[in-house]
Amino acid sequence: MGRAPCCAKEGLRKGPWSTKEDLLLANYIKENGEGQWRNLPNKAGLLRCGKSCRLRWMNYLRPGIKRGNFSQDEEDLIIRLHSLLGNRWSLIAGRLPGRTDNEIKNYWNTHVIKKLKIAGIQPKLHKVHKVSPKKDPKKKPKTENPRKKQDKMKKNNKKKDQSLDTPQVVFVPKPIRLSSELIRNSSIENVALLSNSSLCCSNSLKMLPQTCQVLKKCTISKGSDIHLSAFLKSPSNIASPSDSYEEGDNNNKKINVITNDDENVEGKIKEVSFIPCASNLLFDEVLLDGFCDLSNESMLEKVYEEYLQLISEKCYQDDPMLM
DNA sequence: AACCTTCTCAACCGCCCCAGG
DNA sequence: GCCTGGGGCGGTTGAGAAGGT
Repeated sequence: MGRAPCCAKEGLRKGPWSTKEDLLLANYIKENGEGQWRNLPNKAGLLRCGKSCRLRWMNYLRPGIKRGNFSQDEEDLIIRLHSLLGNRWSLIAGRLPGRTDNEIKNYWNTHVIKKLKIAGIQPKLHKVHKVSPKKDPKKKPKTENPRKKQDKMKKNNKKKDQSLDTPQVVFVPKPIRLSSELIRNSSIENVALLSNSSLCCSNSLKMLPQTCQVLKKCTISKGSDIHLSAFLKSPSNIASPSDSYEEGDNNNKKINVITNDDENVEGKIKEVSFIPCASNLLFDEVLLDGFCDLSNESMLEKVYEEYLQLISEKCYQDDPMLM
């Protein structure tokens, strides 16, 4: 036998909540506080499962819930955090005041994934957590006590992590924050390399145009999520990269860009050869919209640093392969 | 106006983690 | 060490809305 359901399901209402139910729930929690979800429906006079009550409260009724469209900053942060944390929606939600994990998950699945697909980025790469194989709901659970199974798993956790039997090898992009100093001291080649495969870095590159001191020639390897315009766009006079785009062979395309003059342009790009990738669109949107200076966004910066530290401590220290 | 398709998102479901007995 | 209950999480679903024909 599996676990007993969290509550007796007979006679319980399902589906959308009525305003009356919302009111009952909100009033009850206002008076008695959160918790004890299992007993809550009875006490509050609701014909709902405790879990359902909890969900309704957490995702909808709780004070401070922000509703409506996500701002650009929020989307930005979601993308960056997702590239670090994968589908850990609750963790991501924890960094977005007023947003719920459910909302973020929905937003990701409906909006962001679409963008990623258009940009030619495989969203699967962003998965961080281990995904258990989908179970056929029609199949009965194995006779083995799930708890025992769970305990076994706990015991074998260390082994499992290293085992080839682990169902899904997870790719975690190494989080790299491109400081303006790093950029100043980097060639584009390095920047491209560092940014490869990690969406979160695209946002860091917003700083590039303002601190741009690039080499005259560089190579961006295939698959790197770099749009050339990200480098070439500058606050002032610079030739449009698309204007001077030249078709090369299938693997290499060349672009020659001459800056109009030196005024307000710290670096010049004379020639750039690169292997184009399909993932330009998102970067266009992210990068060409204003080139905001992230150094002013202390909050985002702080959050990001925090996660870098977290990730480096938890994920990478034991796994040199991910370094 | 009617029908069909696609999209959105609230809600559900099953699984997992953890604390406590 | 085992078991249980409470709570939390992420994947998925499906009703309603929106858009297209």
